[in-house]
Amino acid sequence: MKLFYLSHVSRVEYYFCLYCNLVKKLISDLIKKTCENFGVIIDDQDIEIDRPKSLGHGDFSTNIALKLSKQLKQNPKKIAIQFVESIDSHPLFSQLEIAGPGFINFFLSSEGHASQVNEIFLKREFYGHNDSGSQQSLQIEFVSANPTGPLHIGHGRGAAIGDCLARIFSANGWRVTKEFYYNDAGAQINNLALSVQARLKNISPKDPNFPEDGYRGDYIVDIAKSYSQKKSITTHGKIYKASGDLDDLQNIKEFSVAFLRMEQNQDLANFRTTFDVFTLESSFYENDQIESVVQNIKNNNYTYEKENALWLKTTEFGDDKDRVMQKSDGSYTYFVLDVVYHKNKWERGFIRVINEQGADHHSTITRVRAGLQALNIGIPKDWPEYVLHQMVTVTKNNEELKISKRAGSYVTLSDLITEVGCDATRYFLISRKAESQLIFDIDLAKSKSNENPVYYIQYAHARICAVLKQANHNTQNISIQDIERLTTKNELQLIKKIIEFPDVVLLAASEKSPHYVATYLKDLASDFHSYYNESKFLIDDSNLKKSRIALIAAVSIVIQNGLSLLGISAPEKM
RNA sequence: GCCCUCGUAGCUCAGUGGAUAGAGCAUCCCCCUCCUAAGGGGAGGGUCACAGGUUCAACUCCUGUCGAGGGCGCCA
Repeated sequence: MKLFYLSHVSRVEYYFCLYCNLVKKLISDLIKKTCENFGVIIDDQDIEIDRPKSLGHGDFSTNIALKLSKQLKQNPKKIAIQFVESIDSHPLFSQLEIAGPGFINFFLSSEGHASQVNEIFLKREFYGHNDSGSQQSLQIEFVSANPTGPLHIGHGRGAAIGDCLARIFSANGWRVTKEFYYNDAGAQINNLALSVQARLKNISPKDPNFPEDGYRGDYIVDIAKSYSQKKSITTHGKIYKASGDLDDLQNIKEFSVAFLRMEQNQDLANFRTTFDVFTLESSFYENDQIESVVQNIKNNNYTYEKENALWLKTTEFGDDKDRVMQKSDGSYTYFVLDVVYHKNKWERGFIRVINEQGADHHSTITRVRAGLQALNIGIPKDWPEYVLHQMVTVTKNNEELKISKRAGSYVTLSDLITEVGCDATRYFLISRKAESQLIFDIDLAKSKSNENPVYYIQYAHARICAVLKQANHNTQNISIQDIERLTTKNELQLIKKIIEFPDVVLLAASEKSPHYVATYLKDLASDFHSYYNESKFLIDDSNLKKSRIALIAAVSIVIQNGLSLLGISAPEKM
């Protein structure tokens, strides 16, 4: 592989910097050195290097002079002047500028721009990736829907966010395991079996004999039909055969769960979401695992007995009241299972665990962490981490659709994928930050699907592909001379934008927020469309043509990589 | 009552303590003899809920108030 690297940087250093931005490191070093000249020692963490929003403020900026002004008891502008004067001219920068209250703005030279853009051609599908995770183990658990009904739009939001996070953390050098946890034990599964049995016996949901807490959706009828037809279901490597026997509740239960798990997996696969590990709640009932966890906590003196029940002193770990672990009837409360499960995750060696859940699970966080702390086995206080997404409200004909599984009125993920499409649904569900409640307008998504921003991004990519095809290009790099020919505002803006991409990948991981990628791509597409309307590419001036083709070829790589982080396709034609 | 999240343009939403607060939709006006008009350019539209505080600097952090949603079980 041909390596492009900066003339004044060694190859070793280049590799070292694969995970961080070379120019940022350079600026950081320059600042540090200058600080030392002033007799100020500064930590790397305290050096902030930003990407200014506006083109007029350069490619990088630092607020160091503003931060030091108090300590040095000097006007920030004066400090900035001293900084700029003491930084030697460098081939990567064309100019340093002091702006506003005392920002120092760095403008890359043509050489600087060429080196940054060439990273794109060098790394191709890996451009933007970094190794900040050092290949450590990270697990992300998401969706984890109960096998009691089809997945709805809320699960879709969890699936989209979780899957995108997994892709983003992989790109940041983490070894990611995607996991799905099934609550396949407990009352809700019995309810499912009873509901299917009732349908098998032709008891309608309106009938008073229908189970009170039963599931009333039409999908129960489908399960009953398959069961009575004695069908077999193969899922997760096992075959589940329906006996057709109306009174064999155990068989009905197993078949129904298998049926729904298979259906959920199909929906998720259609949503381009797959999992590495499926864990069943029922597996923790084996081998006295629960008892042993409870005993450990008891031994650590974090429990007491009151009113015939065993309580965990969760208040010692920040809860507002203590919680029951073992009920007076001897059975365990639900969060104990969660503690057992998370102890299991810890023992599997995950340095980090991220649980992506609906915000209604908020209250479990304190209890699970408290239970893990009470085990006293060295688990960090803030482990596991959580990403909680707020509810999705669905509107149709300007009316809110209530999502109620029991009542059976329902917007399924499957419906959405069919009506809106996988790409658009994924984009819509991750384009807003998880903490925002969001409104999914079915009519808008269906009838005006062309107005969905995802098409705007994909269209930019398709347009580039069309030009590249006609140009019959084979762009492998961009030269300094190429860069020097790109002088319009739109061209400079595009260059600035594409070389920011690695920062966006880092940010999306550190904030656990895929929507940064979505927002970035929309902005990048916008910059491209402006450029496309302003400039022509298939032109007679072969040098200029080469420059422009190289630029948009780089843009297309960045769009592909960005969409790939979101699990969205980058079609070459639209 | 307690806990969590949110409150930014008519609507849906972005905005990493930083420079003139942005986008899409909606309204109005322009732009295809030309590489994909699913596009571009422009206009109008803002008390960043409100009040204090911290800071060189606050939409952003802290406190309080108001409003919206969710959660607070010996349910799972």
